[in-house]
Amino acid sequence: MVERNRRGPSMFDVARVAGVSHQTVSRVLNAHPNVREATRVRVLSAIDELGYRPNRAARTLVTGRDRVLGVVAPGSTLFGPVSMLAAFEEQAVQAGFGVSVVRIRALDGTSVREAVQRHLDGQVSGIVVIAPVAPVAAALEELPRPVPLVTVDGDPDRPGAMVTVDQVEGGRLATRALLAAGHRTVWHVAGPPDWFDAAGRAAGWAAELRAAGREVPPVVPGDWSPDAGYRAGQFLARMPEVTAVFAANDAMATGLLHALHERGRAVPGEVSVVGFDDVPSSAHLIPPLTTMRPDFEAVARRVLDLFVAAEADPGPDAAAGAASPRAVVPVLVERASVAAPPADAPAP
Amino acid sequence: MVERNRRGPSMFDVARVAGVSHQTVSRVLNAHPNVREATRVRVLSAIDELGYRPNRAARTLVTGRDRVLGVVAPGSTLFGPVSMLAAFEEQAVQAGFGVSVVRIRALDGTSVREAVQRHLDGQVSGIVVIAPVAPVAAALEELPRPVPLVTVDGDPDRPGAMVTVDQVEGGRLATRALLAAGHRTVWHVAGPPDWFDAAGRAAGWAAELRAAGREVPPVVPGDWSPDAGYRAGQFLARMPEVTAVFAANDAMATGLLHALHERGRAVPGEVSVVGFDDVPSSAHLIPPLTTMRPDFEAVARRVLDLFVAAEADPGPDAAAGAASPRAVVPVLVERASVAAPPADAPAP
DNA sequence: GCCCCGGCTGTGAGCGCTAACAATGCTCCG
DNA sequence: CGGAGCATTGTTAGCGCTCACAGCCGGGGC
Repeated sequence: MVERNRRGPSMFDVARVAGVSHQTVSRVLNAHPNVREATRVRVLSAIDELGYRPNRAARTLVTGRDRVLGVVAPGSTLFGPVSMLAAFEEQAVQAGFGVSVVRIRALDGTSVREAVQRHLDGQVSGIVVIAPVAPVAAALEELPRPVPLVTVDGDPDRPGAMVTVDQVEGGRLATRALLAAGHRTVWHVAGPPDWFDAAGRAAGWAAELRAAGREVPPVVPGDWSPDAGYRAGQFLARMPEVTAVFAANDAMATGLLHALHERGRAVPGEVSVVGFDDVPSSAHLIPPLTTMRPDFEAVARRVLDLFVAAEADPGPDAAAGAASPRAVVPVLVERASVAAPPADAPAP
Repeated sequence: MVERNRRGPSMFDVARVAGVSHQTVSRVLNAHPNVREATRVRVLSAIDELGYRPNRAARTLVTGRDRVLGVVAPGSTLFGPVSMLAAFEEQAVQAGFGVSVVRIRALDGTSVREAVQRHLDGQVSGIVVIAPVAPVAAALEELPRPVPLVTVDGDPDRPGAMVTVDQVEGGRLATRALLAAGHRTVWHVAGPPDWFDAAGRAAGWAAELRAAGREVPPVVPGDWSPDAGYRAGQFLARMPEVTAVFAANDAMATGLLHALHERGRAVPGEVSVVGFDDVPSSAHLIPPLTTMRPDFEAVARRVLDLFVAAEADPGPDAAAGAASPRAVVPVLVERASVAAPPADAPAP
């Protein structure tokens, strides 16, 4: 049943019942030190008796700040951003913050600015922006910033508070695993070039190849989608010299596996494949996919650490986060999609 | 740079600049009818000039209601709940609502009640609970409910405002597709029995079988995970009479495909498979998976319609939603995992 | 010509809370 | 034994907004 027009008890009601002033109630609620234990108990039991709940709007009005973190996230259901968001929402609530979410469909500056402004209007204590592409990251630079703002999955080259998965190192590790299996070189099916994640993984791949003195094949373009991986697979399957492929995410790896299978290229017998993300189904692809597992929870925790620190030290450099590293290195999950190249592998 | 202690301009500042009273500013902001056009323009330009933004906390304090919808969602990253949440977040923002999210790790009554209370403290205008299991749905019954509350993916047998995917019909359609291909009967790898979604899909499967006068094989238990599907597949692969399987979700279907492949059972040559969810990778599994696609966006839209209606009509029955149907029927996506049973299929 | 009425605008109060300061009662020290 | 000094509590003043109620003005009915 919906009850209207009935407001719950206020601080004054509690004060009356406890026989103290409203201010003392406020002190008890905010864990102010100078309250006698006996008084505290009396207030607490009055609160309990009345079922009193503090009015957050009133508190926000006077303090000018709500204990809420605003999140701006892309509207897509891509595994990375979604997992990031989920991990953050859970961690934030555990840390006692509310979480307000604005999903933006278009990843452009205008949408981001609007979303941030929206959060600011709500007097949030801090803002998190999942900023996987340049226009989003750039829009944040010019914004007025009355509260700490932390970027996730943003531009690793930009200054400012940011936490992300170490894409470059992830790319290197993936490539290294393939090289270690004995392959001469490794091909790469990349994500969309305007995504920092994609660029980082590709950079790591190329760097590792160069460090090992290997030839760096041309990048096969993709867009994160299984379809793109499938198309890439159709292309790569025709080239007998291709024995190892690093796909920038598991979705594309899935499509890749599909195409390779269709064209009769055995995995891992003829071609080895490594993905990125460790999506739940990757252990049961055919064959089970070796992949990189990012620790979204660790990233989320680190983001929250920045806000907690910013709360404690309200200096202008709050949430700059020079202390803890900005990037969390993903780990390799070895499964059945990697093996030594076939003995008769043709030279390129 | 973080600026502190500086509050933005208030309604009074705007009023002064526009040469009117603060109340007139308020009227302009709230689209009150009785404001002369010239005045309106003057106020608007003052707002613009000062970069004024209304203080939401102040408004919430006096009205007792914030234009925010609170969502309680399971902490998992299962495709269904996550997609539901994503769709809802996007729709809500488009409808002008803020969205506050609390993810609960444990799907029990206590967690739900806490989460709902949290939202209530924030003066939300409405609450959405993704309540996929009985304890969650039950906890909602006993709750004080000063605002409209809509359940998503909840108990179809419970009264009250609810919107969900039509799981029963989905189960029937999936089963029917397999029967139509010529199979004698269809096996079912179910989700966890305490999930309404799982129960509904299983019920639809059994109902369709019975309606067609077919034998109803025992349910193969599962828990939504690819691993469970894999185990089910290992079991089913040993039984030559199994020619058609309906997996309660695509993740389990993925594991099922894996096990069937390992055991040398050809799909769809020997065994046909239908999944549920249409996850992005399902088009590129081996073979591409025939599956049921739920329309999360439609569900989200319907939920929002209920809140919009409740806003307009603040009667006690608001958001009861007797008008529009509670369930959105999923559609069959036909791919390569279904074919006629082998000619020599043994009788059970 | 007077009054009533409706369109438009202003005034005052108060939503529930915290911050700043004032007031009280003690303890402790010289 | 007086007062500094501290712990504890109360008082007052807003935070920025909406709601209820007044006021003012011009036009139309009689």
